[in-house]
Amino acid sequence: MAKYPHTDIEHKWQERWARDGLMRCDLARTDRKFYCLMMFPYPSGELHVGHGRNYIIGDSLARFKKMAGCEVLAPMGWDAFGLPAENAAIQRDIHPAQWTRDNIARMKQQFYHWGVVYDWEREVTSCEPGYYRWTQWLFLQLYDAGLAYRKAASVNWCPKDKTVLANEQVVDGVCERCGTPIEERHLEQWFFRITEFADELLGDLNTLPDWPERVVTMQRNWIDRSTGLEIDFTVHGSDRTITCFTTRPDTVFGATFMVLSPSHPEVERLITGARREEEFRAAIARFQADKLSGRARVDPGKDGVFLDAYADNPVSGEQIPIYMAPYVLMEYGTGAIMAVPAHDERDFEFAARYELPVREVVRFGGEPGVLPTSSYAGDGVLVNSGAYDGLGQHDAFEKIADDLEARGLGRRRVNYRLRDWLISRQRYWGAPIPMIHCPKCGIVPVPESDLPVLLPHDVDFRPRGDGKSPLATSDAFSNVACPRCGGAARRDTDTMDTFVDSSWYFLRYLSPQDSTAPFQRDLCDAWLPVDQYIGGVEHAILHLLYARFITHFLHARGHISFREPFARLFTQGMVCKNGLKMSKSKGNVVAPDTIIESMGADTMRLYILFCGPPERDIEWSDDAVEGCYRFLNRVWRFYEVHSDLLATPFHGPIDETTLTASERGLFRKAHQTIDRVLGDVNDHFRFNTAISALMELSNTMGPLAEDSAGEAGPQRAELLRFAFDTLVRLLAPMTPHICEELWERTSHADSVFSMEMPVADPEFVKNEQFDLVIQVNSKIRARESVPSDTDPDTMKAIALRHPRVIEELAGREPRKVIVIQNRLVNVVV
RNA sequence: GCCGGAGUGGCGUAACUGGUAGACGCAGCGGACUUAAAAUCCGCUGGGGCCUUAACUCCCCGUGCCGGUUCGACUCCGGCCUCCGGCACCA
Repeated sequence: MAKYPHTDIEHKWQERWARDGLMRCDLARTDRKFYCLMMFPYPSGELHVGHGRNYIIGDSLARFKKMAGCEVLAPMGWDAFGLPAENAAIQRDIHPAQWTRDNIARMKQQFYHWGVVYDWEREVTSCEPGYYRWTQWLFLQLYDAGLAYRKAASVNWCPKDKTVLANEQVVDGVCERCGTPIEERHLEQWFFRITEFADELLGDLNTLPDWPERVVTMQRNWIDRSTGLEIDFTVHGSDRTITCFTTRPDTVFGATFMVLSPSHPEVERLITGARREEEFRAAIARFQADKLSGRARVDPGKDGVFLDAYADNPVSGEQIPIYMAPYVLMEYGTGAIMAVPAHDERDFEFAARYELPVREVVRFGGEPGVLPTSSYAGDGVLVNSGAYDGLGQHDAFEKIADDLEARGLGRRRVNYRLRDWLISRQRYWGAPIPMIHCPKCGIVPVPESDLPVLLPHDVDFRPRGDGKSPLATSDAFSNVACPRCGGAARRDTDTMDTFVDSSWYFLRYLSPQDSTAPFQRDLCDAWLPVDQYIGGVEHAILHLLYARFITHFLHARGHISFREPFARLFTQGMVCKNGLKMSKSKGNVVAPDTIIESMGADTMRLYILFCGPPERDIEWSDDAVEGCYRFLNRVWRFYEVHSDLLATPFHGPIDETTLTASERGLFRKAHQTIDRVLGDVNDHFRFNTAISALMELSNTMGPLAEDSAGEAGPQRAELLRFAFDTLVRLLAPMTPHICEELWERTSHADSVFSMEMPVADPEFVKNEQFDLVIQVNSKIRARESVPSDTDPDTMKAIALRHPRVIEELAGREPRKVIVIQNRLVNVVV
């Protein structure tokens, strides 16, 4: 039999949706607003079906919400700055701007052919001056608030390519491209002080119940707050102090040595002029080399050096040796630790290696014994701790902290694993940092009225040898008059990390063309937080944390009145083929165009939604795609075969009493399907089960329509029409083209998306009869069809008089009879 | 190591608040239609008792493993095993 003409149908409706502006949003209608946001893509070229999942889920949800009567805002844009454009451009010898533009055009075309529709009047492209001018504005805001600052930071440097590499480009300590071992270089870099918001960002995770648990957990671990005490130790025989951070001040009497990070400033002071200076410097070089080799974890017991110096413990008064070892990181805490080998595994390893004393100071359960654990168990009692002996761990923590604070030798502190956000990039294809370096005035921000700082087009954008941005080669760009003194000055030639671009784009969609402000407060307050954000779990930490940070910041500055940008988050699973994530580099991509040509975009959409729960990874199967195509063809054929019946005008409510038994079955099935589909999609995001419900409805319709006319009730045609309408409307958000066409062909004038979803009548969501399961001792012994809502007593009576039950009982009295309405009776003997 | 998530037929998966395990789909088998094939339609399809009378309206077993709670457990509790993901010297 012939297949339905999917190509013609899809072209027709894609054109019509574009012409009529199907997803055009009226921002004034805020009473039932629904902001449906999909993470905007990096325009990297061709999209494959793996990418498509995000947009297909989003488009279907947007259409469902539209049919639920919501005013849906579904915008799309392009995260268009970034390294791949630069690399591709270098390879192909075209300008990144051109490459990006071409890709955007191609990808837009793909969305169009998938029937994925957006309000394109709100399109946002982060590499356009009209957008990045406001990214620069954001930078100035942060600078003004003291949250953008400059500091020397180490960067990965490839001595052969003579360029700075991103962390992702360093694999096992060597340059990804040429295999040369990378070096560490110190450059002045711009940072955003995200740590200022660490507490807030952590705490507010509790206000996001509709985020996936795993994403919340990942962010929590990433920020990782710990409370403790900074304790000042004196370098013995000097007036210098070394401050250590500890979460376990209660173990201070167990500190039998101190360890400094090799980059701790005190190390330099201790070794300069020391007897073993050369040896110490050689060790530092060795640690450095190890670090750069990219090993994830250095065995704490592996390496360390005694610095021939001692520190005075301010609590016990004891003198302890000072070591330096690479297992202590400069980036966390103070870069120095008091080592308590009895209660910390790493310190224990180190002590074992260098034969340092291990002294138990917290005893659990009264039994003496070495307990190398870093956990703060909370139920131990102090021993070997002078005046603090006998105190519980928790009390000891507080008492020691109080005493040290009183003596000015300690401070309670909160530390985070989260670091400030390094946003400088020595790259061409990004938003220029709007700062000016003046020999007289120092660092001067570009006045807001001078924005945007335009990215010059005619620059040799290949990476340069000196660790500076390619923009530094352009004198026209970098030479500028100082805004403060008017003297000759130079622009900052670095560009911003692309995560800055994407940290605020969801605000811009509401006023994408506005040249007077980055966003409009009233519109943002009305439309945000985003009602549903959809994207890949790979953004669980960076993008989602940065976007939250920037939103918190804008709130703190009074620009908007909400702190959290995304009320609900959904992270869809990956699409795999042959067990691997679908990707160009693995050569296992399925091109959507081929499928669309042979079976249509609706088939592709249906398969993507049907093949499994959307949050889970799925394995692509060509065979299963055909199954979806078969289903759509069956729906189409139903229309073709019964077009005469379906042409019958629909006169409103169906009177169930005029229906035959099998007709009532279909009637109720239709109501049940409405209930299930809308519930599955709205409450659980479960398109897969929604589709199987629709398949069941279709399977029920088929046989009934085949029945000979003699058995049909007077409302047979209307019933079929009702069932078919229901099927088409519920299916429409997922397979929009075929449903629009069927809707039109069954004499409906307007688009199916101008309709509201049908409403299930609770009365008919129930079946007339149900299979009463009769159990004896919890084993099924019989079934009997009885009317729904039969009262428990009757159910019990039916069960007890059933021959099978009588046989099983063999004259015994039941000990207990359990009755569950509309389900089962269990006779226990 | 820590933190999350997941283990159900040949496969993708489903099962409401603890109540008929396997819906829906794929693959497979049998049949109808056809000169034939494809397509389509109909039926069967977890394992075993059971190709040594028959049994598809019978019985037993079965949701990673072991145990527990319960009239009843894929679902709850305790203890494991495996796989996937994130973080990984965080003091």
